[in-house]
Amino acid sequence: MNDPHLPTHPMKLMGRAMRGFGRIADTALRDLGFATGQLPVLVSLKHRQTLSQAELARIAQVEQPSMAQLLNRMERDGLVQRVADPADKRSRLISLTADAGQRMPQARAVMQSLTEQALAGFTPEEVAQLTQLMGRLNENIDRMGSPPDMA
Amino acid sequence: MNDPHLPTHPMKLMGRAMRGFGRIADTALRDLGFATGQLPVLVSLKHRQTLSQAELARIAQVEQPSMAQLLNRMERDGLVQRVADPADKRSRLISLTADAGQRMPQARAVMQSLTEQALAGFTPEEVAQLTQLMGRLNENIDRMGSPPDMA
DNA sequence: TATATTAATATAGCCTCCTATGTATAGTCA
DNA sequence: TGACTATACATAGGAGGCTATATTAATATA
Repeated sequence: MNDPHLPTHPMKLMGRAMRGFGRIADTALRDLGFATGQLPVLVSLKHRQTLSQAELARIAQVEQPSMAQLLNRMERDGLVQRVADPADKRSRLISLTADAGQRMPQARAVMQSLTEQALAGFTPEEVAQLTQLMGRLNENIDRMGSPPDMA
Repeated sequence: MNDPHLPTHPMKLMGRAMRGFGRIADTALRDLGFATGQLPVLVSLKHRQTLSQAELARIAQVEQPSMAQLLNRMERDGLVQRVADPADKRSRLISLTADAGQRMPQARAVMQSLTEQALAGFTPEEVAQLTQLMGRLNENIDRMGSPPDMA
């Protein structure tokens, strides 16, 4: 609308930030036996005890097949277990293994610390500002993605 | 420091935005025969005519193997061609095919439009604000990633 | 109740990134 | 010049995402 060139557009900066932060976070978490993408699952299960794959996908905001594969890897690595849901034969309930539940808090602390480092020098107002702008960006993107149903 | 919970931390919002925007952009570009990740390459080659793989990796800010594979796919799809560099037998010079060069501007226009839609409702000041905050975030992340060399 | 939907997973096939290695060619320097 | 180091790529292997399709079980409906 106003700036035809967008010299260093936000989207590109975001991509770079995500890759860089992800790389650092994964390196740090690897020593604890975890990975970045697993955190939403770990945290959710820590609170809710047991959840279905579909619910986890919704919480982590990824598609169902992405969550299925993530859980496959986590199960393979002994982080979660799946037990048949007595109430629904299609579904299996996911839960943390005791081991993962115990080591999880450390991962959370690491992520907390890394996030703080990434936001070093930001005033609380700036963090709020960033969060607010990102929220609006996401709203726009969600709108763009959903059908332009003009009923 | 101040907010121990980080209810909806910026990093998570960013990841979601990137995935959402990427999905939409890839869908739009697919009809034109392109993909999101190819744009930095396309744009760079449109300007500079010919570049090495290493240079393209630097520009796109991805690792060398990532660029190698991207170029493999692009070559496979007839978007670029690699010719031996007479001055350096290790290297091959990458250039756009005529076809890709011609269709490229449309892709650029599509991305421009999608970016504007994603930033709909943002005042120029807010866009600048976002860009500035993202820039600082990237600086922090870069610092975190590089060796903590305390000479 | 028999049938048509919807929901929960599973699988296959691709893209994009990364790390770790291997190989060949350039450059440097003793 | 011969030996080292640095550079440019290629390849292997894996994480994570996505779309498109099965498959099976639960629901809703005629």
